[in-house]
Amino acid sequence: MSKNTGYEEKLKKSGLKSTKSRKAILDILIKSNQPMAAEQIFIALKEENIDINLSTVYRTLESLENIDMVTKINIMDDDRMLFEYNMLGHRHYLICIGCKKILTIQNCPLGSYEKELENETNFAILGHKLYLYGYCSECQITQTNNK
Amino acid sequence: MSKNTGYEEKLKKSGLKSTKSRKAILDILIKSNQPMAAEQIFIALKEENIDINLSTVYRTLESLENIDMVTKINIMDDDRMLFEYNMLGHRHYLICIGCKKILTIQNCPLGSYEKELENETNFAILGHKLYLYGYCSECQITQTNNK
DNA sequence: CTACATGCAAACCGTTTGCACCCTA
DNA sequence: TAGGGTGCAAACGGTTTGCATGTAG
Repeated sequence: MSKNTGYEEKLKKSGLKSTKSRKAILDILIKSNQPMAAEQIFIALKEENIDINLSTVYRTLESLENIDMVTKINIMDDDRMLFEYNMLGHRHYLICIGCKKILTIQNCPLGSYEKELENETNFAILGHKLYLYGYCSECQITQTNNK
Repeated sequence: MSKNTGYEEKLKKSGLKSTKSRKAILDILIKSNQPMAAEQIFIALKEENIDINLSTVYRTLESLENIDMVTKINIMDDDRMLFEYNMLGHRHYLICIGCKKILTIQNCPLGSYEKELENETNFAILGHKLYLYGYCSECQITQTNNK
């Protein structure tokens, strides 16, 4: 008897059945408030004693991506995809190179720039991704100590 | 007797031997002026009748990445890494969703924004990645025709 | 009751690695 | 000629898929 957070509706509206797996995975993603790898989600589920097969996690994430409830990204330029709950559609990331923490940034500095670029290039620009990299305050300290 | 484009020097300076493979791969990357997947490079080499093993391509790209002559990125959020010749250090991309063409953008609209964000977040920001997505002029036409 | 969802195991595919041979410096 | 570079084939790891079974609507 989990509290209805509203996404069951959205699932149904999109023609997806509202199953235990889907609700559990959405819960994890929303709670974490961070992009997560499929396996991280899998582990987080296990920690709550929810047993869902890894391939089901992948399939679920794919379904949720298809109905725009989840977005798949590759932030670190490695071979692991990350998945995040698609709350607001538009967001940017500030990533700590040290501890890998990911901050979400809501305000977007690129409003007028897209227009400019459209004129220059004749592209019809639909969106963009912006990732910023650096060291968070804690990791700046650690870094200093190690040197 | 290939013309010396100057990168042989840089190889040596970095302690890497100047081999046929490394020169050929750098040539391809520079010529293409686009981020390329390892296999694309492999194919491009083959088309010039240069036979280099795929794993050598990967190893070469890794070596070149280590000395900052090449950068590895994931633009399309898929499972293929792309590699590009690291000409200027700082650049952004405008990617056509239709034909997958990638334009490189030199000027960066994020100068002051990073400072702002540093103050807000206490991060020490080292850099960022900006990818813009849309349809190029040709693909806008195609799209219209297909609808 | 039926179509969609899931578990399981095997396949897949881009990438990496161990080892023997090759070639640059 | 020594030590890094390369080819080859096998391993690796994240992700996908085929098939039989389970379950939401």
